[in-house]
Amino acid sequence: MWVKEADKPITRALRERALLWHQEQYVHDYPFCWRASEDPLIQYPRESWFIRTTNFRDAMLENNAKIGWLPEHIGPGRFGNFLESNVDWALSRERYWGTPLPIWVCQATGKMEAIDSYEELLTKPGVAGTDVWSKAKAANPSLAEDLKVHKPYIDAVSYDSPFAPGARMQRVSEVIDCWYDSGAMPFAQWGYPHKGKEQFESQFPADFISEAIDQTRGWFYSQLAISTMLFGKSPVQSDTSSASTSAPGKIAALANLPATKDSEFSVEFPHPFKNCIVLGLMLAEWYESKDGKQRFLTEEDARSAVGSDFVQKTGKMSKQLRNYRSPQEIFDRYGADALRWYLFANQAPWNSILYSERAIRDSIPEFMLRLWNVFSFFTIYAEIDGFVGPAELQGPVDQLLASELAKAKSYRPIEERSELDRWILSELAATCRDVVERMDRYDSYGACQSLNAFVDALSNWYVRRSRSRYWSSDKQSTEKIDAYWTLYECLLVTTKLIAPFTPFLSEALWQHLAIGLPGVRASVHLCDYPTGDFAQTDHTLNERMGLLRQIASLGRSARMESKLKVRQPLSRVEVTLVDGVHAQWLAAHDDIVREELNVKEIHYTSGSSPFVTYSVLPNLRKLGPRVGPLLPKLKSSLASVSGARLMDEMTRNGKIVLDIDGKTIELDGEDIQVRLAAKDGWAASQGSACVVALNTELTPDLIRDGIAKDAIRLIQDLRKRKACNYTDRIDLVFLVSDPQVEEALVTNRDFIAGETLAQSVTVQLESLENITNSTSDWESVELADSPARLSLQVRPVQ
RNA sequence: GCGCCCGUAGCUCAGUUGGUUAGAGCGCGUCGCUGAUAACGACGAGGUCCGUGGUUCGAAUCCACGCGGGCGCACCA
Repeated sequence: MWVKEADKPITRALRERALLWHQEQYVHDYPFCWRASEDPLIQYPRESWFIRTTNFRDAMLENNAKIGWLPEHIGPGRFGNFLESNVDWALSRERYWGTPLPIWVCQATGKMEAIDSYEELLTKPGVAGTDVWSKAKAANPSLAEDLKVHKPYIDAVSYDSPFAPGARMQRVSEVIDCWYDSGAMPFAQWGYPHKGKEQFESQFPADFISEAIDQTRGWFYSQLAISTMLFGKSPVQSDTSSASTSAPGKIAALANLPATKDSEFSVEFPHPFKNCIVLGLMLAEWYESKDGKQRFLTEEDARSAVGSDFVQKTGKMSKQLRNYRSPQEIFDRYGADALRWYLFANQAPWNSILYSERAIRDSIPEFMLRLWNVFSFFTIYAEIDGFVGPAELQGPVDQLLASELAKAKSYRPIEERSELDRWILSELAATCRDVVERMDRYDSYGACQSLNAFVDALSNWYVRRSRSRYWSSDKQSTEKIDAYWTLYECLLVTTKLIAPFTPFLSEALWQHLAIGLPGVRASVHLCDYPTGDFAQTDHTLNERMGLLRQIASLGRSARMESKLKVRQPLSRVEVTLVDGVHAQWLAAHDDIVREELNVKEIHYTSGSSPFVTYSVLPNLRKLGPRVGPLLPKLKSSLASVSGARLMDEMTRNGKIVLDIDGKTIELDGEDIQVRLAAKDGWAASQGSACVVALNTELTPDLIRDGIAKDAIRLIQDLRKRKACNYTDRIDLVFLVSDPQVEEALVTNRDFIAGETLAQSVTVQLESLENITNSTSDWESVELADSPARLSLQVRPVQ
């Protein structure tokens, strides 16, 4: 009778014998066959071979304590707990495929022998049965030689028993748990100890391994267990050491051999890996109709099939449900790098991560596409200007280090280049150091954040602020050549930096930037990893440029709030700094901010200013330990006095004296923090380091300049729509009805022509009717809210 | 049942030894830029940091309990 059908007869029998005390249904988890999921499994005891790992528990714990686990809690936590409650390793499997257990049993006495190798087996007296293999091999010569130690051939090999005359030794039927094979990887990969001794000893233990958390009891344990048993300290002596040849229970003392038996090689803990990065599990994201009957991989598919009648689901990936997109499709559609970057750059690796098509796709623009855009900007203008970079060099190159590039004739030392160039190279060097440092700590997530911040700085500040240099007409100007060399070097080093993260993008960039040069390394993956030794990190410059970026950002925010578009020039910006230490430098570099914010003038102050209010706050981190419970009162006491007065007191006396509950408390400069806030009524924005206030008054001059800028934008837009080449020269004719517009265009004629590569700019004043009713195919545009017409003719190339 | 981990914006996630106004990307909204352009930028809305209690001058962060989820608990790789 099938076991599952026995429940009823058993119950009945118990009841008949009056032994049934209580009967109920109890819902619980139950194992089912992982292949035929309808088949319930039953468990019952079988005889089995074990390794007495419990003898090594303390050694394994000691070894474990030396391993660098990421995240740290795995070591003492999940893995440590597992080791503490270690039970003997059930080694044997009753299967066909697997490494045969090398134990031969005497058919008469049941005594056993472990055989070291196939060679040893062949030396045994009266060995027989090897012909099964040789016949099979003769019949099928393509059989791999290794198979001779496997089933069924090995099972045919027997020999004379040393325990009983006339008896034969026959192999046991079991194979070894394949986790044993996995755990033997550090040794078996070199064939150690039979061969590969040198390779093994030079590479053992591994710096790090990585797998997901489900391997705690798998690969992580099997490696640690086997390695500790081989190279660990001597085990606790087992009280059953004589059990090695007793058949009942089959508790073989495979592990009772002295730990260093055949090995003169010994190592300190930890081994066989020094660090282990434990990854989270990958979860699926899919969409289901509300009745649960239909499944979709994208929101779009779900919507087009069932309207809004669906729900988003996340959970385990399942082959049966097929609730994930095939990796091959992801590779084909978005590239393997998109998936890699998504996995690296989106969270700490030990968290579980959603394998989400949408999330993978969305991770592309911020980093990879932005970097590619910078590269494409570089190539467009380098080609126009004929910048060849390292192709200038005479003779072969190697991996294009700064020291090699420096030999090019037009390459100038970094110190001689502009501040912006020195800044981005300083940021690049800092990024190299940061990435290396983070990778040394196995912090790939932090490394990616660092890379992302650099590419952002490169794209949204360096290239943006350098554009005029690339566009200038003097192809050989030092500034322009410097700009190309700087950007080239940034791209080159970034290419090397991203190689481990996005290897295909990296290689594609390398092929464009470097390949073709004589002697150059054929792949970026053959280059050394950048350490940032080509430049100093200038922390002061980085800080100052950061401040400049913040001022620009606050200025844009203030414009936004006052609804003043950046194209409308303004006369003046007031910047009030919390700390005046960089004021002079900022003032000397205000051309960048003037252009960025489109203002004529910038004024920096760090003292009192009509645009801001000050507040003085306690430095909690410093004062907390000192004043403790008085802190709340100190806080409100500071808040009740005007910030300006407190600051005066601080400048006059170098300290602020407060009376709290009859106690006198002195605060020095370190004990307080000054905060600025923009006063109401100004077009101003506040940040952590400064307040930026705009003068919003528009003079006729400013309005005219604004109109000219509008006109330039319209022309550039038209150039693009007419598919002009970047270098095409054009002729322009404006028909306008508003005299103010006419004046603005005429006054700024040279400016407009220069910005748009126009050879001529003609402006005609017409009646409004003529403009509105004109049947010409000229472009209809609007300038200063008044209709106008624009004609753009491309000049033939001469 | 036992153990470990997680719970922060609509979504996916950061958040250093407890410290002042909790951040990013995406999505959404508004606007800008326009010689990188089927690209890019800025700004904004949106948060009882799962809950309750505790420690502390101060808790997203530390402790306890609870709730929800994930994983493991030895022959499934």
